[in-house]
Amino acid sequence: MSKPYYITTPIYYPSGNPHIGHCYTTLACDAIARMKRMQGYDVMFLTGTDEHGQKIEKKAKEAGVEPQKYVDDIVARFKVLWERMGITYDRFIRTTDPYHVESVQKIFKELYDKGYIYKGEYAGKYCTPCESFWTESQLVDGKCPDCGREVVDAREEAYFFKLSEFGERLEKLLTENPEFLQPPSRVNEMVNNFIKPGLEDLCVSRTSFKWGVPVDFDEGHVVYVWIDALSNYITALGYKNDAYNDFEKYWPADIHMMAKEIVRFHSIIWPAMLMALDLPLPKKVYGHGWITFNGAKMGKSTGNVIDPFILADRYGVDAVRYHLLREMPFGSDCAFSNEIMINRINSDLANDLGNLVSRTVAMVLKYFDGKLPAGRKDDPMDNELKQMAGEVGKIAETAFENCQFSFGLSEILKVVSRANKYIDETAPWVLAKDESESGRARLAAVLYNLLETIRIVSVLLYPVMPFTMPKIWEQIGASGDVVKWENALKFGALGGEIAVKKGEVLFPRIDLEKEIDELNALLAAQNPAVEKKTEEAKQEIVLADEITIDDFAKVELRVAKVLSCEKVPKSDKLLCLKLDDGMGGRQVVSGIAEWYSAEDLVGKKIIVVANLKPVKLRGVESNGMILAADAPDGSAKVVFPDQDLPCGAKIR
RNA sequence: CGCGGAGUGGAGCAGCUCGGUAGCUCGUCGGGCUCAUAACCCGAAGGUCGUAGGUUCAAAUCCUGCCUCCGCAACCA
Repeated sequence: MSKPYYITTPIYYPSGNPHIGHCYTTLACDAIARMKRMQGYDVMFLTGTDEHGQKIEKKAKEAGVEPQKYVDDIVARFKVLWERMGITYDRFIRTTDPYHVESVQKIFKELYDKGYIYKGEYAGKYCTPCESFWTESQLVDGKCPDCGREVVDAREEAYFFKLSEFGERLEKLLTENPEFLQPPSRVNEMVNNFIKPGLEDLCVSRTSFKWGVPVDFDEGHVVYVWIDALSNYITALGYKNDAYNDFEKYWPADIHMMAKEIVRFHSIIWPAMLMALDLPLPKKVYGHGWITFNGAKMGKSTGNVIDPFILADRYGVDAVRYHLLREMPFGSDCAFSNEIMINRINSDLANDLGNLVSRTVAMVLKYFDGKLPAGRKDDPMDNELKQMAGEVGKIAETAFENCQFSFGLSEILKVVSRANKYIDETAPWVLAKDESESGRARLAAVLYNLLETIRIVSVLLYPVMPFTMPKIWEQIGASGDVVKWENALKFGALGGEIAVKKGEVLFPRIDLEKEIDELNALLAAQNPAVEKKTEEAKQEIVLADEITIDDFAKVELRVAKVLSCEKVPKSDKLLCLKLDDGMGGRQVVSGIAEWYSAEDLVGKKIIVVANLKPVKLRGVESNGMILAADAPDGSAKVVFPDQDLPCGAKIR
């Protein structure tokens, strides 16, 4: 009976196409899953999609299709990407799968029956046209983030999960089990920011949208994201359903892998849910960093997505897999650019690894006609290489197990470098001139040590580069047991006579300048598409509801002159303006400090909404609002009227 | 004083827990080799380790103040 190993990615939200960030998480899991399988574990690698919620409902409506159809299409794209990236997931869960829905209902009911879920009232901001509730912090400009219209205070009946009861136990879990949440720096973040200030009960149902798992004992309610999404890790194993039957076998999970922004849900809400259900907790939650691009988080919202398909087509799947895992340091963010990636591929994979294989195989072919004999003569100068190659397996194994891919891969590449150096030290082309038996045996030993080193590193690299490593094995005549993981932990497994074969170039060198030019051309070719997108966006602009002239008359717009202007203390975006409004002056606070300074504005005339209800912003009173327009770059441009207009002039 | 991270040769980073010769990758320059994917190997130049103090025989490393940058939170009436 082999030991079980359960590893999960988060379930992704299919509101848009998968991007390279999704790839990273999933690749990391795939590498671990592949290694664990090689080690003989019975691996369950789960991934999937979180398909419910208001946002999907809305996107589907915009696209004019049923939500199910909408998510089906995107889920298909996720699956194509995983296929392309060589992801070997064992199970793919969709929260719309009937068995999952059934389980979620049962879990919800159980928590309710146990008293962990109770009915209460949810108070928030409500956008009537969108039929959506928003929290204060979700609002954009105090308005609905989706449609930009006004929101009103509203309440709705909702179910709550008693998260507040678990604070103490969660704090203990996080602080007393350093292994649970990795990397450790996240522990302080969670404890200081969320647990210590006190956990609030969590709203776990909604009545404002329909696209979700219905609460089966209270019509009109659907289960809100937390219980629906997080429970996938157990429903996918058959918890409270009959679709699968391996909950006992695989739970608790060995590791939940994810990007850092959702660590909070997995290290607080999810354990609390499991505690409430009396289930064992996962062994490890790992929050990796982000792939950043020009300092911004990689993602669809920033528009700087690097298409994983294009990368895979241009550089090869294995190169992309290697680069992502090599470049992301343990627990930190990593910067992505095509240049960094190409340099990495060239130096590590083409120059060091690929070339090592190429030159070694070439020498066996040239000096031994492709068949390396068993008779070999060792020399003390071989020891360092042999020792490094013999020890790297354990180092890499430990590193990968702890998600330190970058470290593990760099250790493996050190051995590759050492092997290249070894070729220089031993100079086989000099040894080849010695035709004596001992000379031949010495040359054979040198080439054997190289082949053996290549065998070890290629086995260790297999979980990361599963397509290319078998090609190496074919070239160096390794197959069967010698490419098993356990045999990568020791030097000398390759036996007897070894037959090598010249193969294709494993990692072609990329001409950096040429490649960058081509990428630019590619981007230029995509530009029309980008323009088209902005056009589409223009069509998507939703105008606010029609108003009458009377409504407009309610808004009192006046010309005013900026007398003075200073930044509101402790704020990033707020400017406090003193205005001459022709009515005795007033003070207005405006969120334009990022784009305007005092000298840009003092003395200028602007337009102010004069009859807006006063509010305090950052403790400073604001009587009105300056008119400004959104620029395409995201900044705001103040509207300047004709400078000859007198202060106080009414605009109509 | 909202929470947290970071400031180390041209670039990107390690080292800091547990003080004692400042290290790696890329780039630059010089040399070597010819088995190899214009690759590989060796050497050199280049750093007052953000800043000002303190502790110590000794500080990149420990302590204090300050500056700068980046996330998150707040903030765009």
